[in-house]
Amino acid sequence: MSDPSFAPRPTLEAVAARAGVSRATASRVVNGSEGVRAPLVERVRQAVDELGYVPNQAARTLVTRRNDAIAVVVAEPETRFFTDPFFAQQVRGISKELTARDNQLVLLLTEGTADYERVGRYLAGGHVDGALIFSLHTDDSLPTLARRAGVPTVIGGRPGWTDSDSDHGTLYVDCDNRGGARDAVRHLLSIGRRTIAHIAGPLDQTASVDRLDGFRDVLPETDPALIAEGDFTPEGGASAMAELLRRRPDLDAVFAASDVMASGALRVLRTSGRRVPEDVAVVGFDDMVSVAEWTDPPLTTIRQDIEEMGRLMARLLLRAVAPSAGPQSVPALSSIVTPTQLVVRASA
Amino acid sequence: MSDPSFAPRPTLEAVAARAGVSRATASRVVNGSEGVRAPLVERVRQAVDELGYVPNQAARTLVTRRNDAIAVVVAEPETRFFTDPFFAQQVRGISKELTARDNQLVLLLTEGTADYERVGRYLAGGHVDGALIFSLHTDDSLPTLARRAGVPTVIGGRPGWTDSDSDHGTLYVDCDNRGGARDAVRHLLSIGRRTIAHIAGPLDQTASVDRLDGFRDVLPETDPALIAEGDFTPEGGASAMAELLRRRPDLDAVFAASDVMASGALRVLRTSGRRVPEDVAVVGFDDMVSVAEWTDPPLTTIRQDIEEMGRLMARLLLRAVAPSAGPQSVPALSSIVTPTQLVVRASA
DNA sequence: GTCACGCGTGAGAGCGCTCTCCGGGTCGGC
DNA sequence: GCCGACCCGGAGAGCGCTCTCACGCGTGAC
Repeated sequence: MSDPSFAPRPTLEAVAARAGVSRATASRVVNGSEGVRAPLVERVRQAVDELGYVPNQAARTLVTRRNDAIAVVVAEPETRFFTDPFFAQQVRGISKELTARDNQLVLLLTEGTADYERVGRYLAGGHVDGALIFSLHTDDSLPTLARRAGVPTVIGGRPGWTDSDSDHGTLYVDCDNRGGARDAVRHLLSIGRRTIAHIAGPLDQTASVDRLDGFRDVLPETDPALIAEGDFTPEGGASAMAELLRRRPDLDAVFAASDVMASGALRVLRTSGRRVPEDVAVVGFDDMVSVAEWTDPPLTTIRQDIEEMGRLMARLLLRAVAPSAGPQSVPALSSIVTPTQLVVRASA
Repeated sequence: MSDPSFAPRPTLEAVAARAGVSRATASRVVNGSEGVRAPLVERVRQAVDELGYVPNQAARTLVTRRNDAIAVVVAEPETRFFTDPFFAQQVRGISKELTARDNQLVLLLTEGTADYERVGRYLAGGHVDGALIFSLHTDDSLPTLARRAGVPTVIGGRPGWTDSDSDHGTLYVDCDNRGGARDAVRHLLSIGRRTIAHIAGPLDQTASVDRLDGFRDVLPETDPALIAEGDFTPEGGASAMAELLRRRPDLDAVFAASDVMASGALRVLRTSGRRVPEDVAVVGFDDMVSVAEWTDPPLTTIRQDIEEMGRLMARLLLRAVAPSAGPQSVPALSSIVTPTQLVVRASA
């Protein structure tokens, strides 16, 4: 393969020579630091353009110890996770934010805990300045692993450990699952429903627990028979719905902990001859466009701004990574909980 | 934040000192090269373990000019793209393959062509050894850009340019869209359908064109009124279906160029009072689990092994990147077209 | 016993960049 | 008009690693 780009990439040295300045000055211009007189700046700029100079990141990292790269670690105990548009949207937000700050996104996918060791080594290896972690389960060791690697970390979703542990310095970004769930249930009450069931997500995930807690906040005395656990899949939602109908055929509303599960529930309701929303009102959670708007009928749901959450995660991490600007005045970064919003469509 | 990991990471020098050998020998052991006597190997290994030594990738890259990192570039003119599980699955395959070969995955998302310049700079900057490109549209400039940057590239999906250009050395991996489409239509014929319509994807994408070509291979004389263009969304499939029913209410089968569009078509068929498959048989394309299996009725479709395609892309690229092992005997890498498979469910 | 050969190891030169010093120039103050 | 302060720009020392090259020792052949 006769490589047309055989011309070795120009170095700072070459730029400096062409501009008639020293390497140091060229470096100053390239990095935009103050204290170089305008005419020189101009000459260096021109040399950079003419030569098509691009700084060698490896050399730079070697001396600055900064990578301008962030790892996004995805725990994927279940295959489903990465296929989930939820995650995709969040990554999009992260990517936008990182790009805006000239950081790269290194994606680390794990396939079961066997990969954790590899990820740990990678993080400890100082290849990245920080890590954004997505781990679904409360008992996941990934966050611990990152902390041990000494890498600043932000977690997507509230981690499972109790608040007293939070001064580990591990931050997270999550939406207000509990408040959203309360809104969903209150909406059902407001349209006159009285026998409200809940299809929960897997209860080893904090999001599921929080949504269930929100449900119970409003309906503390609910018959346990009105609560069934799904697994965030359509089929899980379907079988949970079937189970609920068996236990309480008189129910007149369902709050599902995700749109995807709600879509499964809708199918079962239709099959069982119930009309939605006339006989049974349904509220979902997530407002996943590809799901909520295209169910039949379109789903009333709780919206969370997933992309924004991603952006916030990145922003928070970059701030944690940044060399503490103020002299000792670390403004004590804290975790973020974003608001949710009720979106009323036809199903409730 | 009193950083507990204040201990500076050990260097090769430290390992060498502890093992009582030279830096060179330590390096040889770490990189697994031959010609170091067993006892020394053992001593170095132990020193590595005790010190928790992890090689500094930046320093290594600086001298070897290899990054052990691959960029995955996603052109995202439409928001839909990244949300598409199709892409997610492919990335999973890529990730697995890269991980297996100790390469990192750097994700580059572009938001409109404005970002192309940035991506070009990045690729030209030698931060990665190669690039995997996903660009939907035939006229997309991303592949050209990568070629100009002098970075080995593999494209996901057949690129739009004609075959005579292909000796640019730009490789691609695609599934046999045309053959799959032929299978779909032949299946419809085999179950006795005679008036077969096609919902095509956007015809500025090669996948759509190829599937349409496959359709025409089997039914060269089809009434143009039996072909409508969708946009790979459920709503696009729905309106195409509505249009087809208006033009040819007598149709008895539809081959949709994607499962997602087929799902939209199913809804319209139901609304219009047609039974599936009794009145109208429907075949999709992709076999996207979350869609095809959960439509009502479940969709007969053409399966493509998306994850495998991702894996193949990565493998092909790594081979292209590898220092040509054989003496001049470059085995002329070539693009790959993977087979498809008919999956019969209830809809046809 | 001597010489040639070869394998295994060490010394050292960078890879391209940043950043700390310093030196030299310029300007203001008295 | 001279001295000191200030500021801009250059020289040079590494960052941690790989890899070439040269050297030393052990082995086998004559």
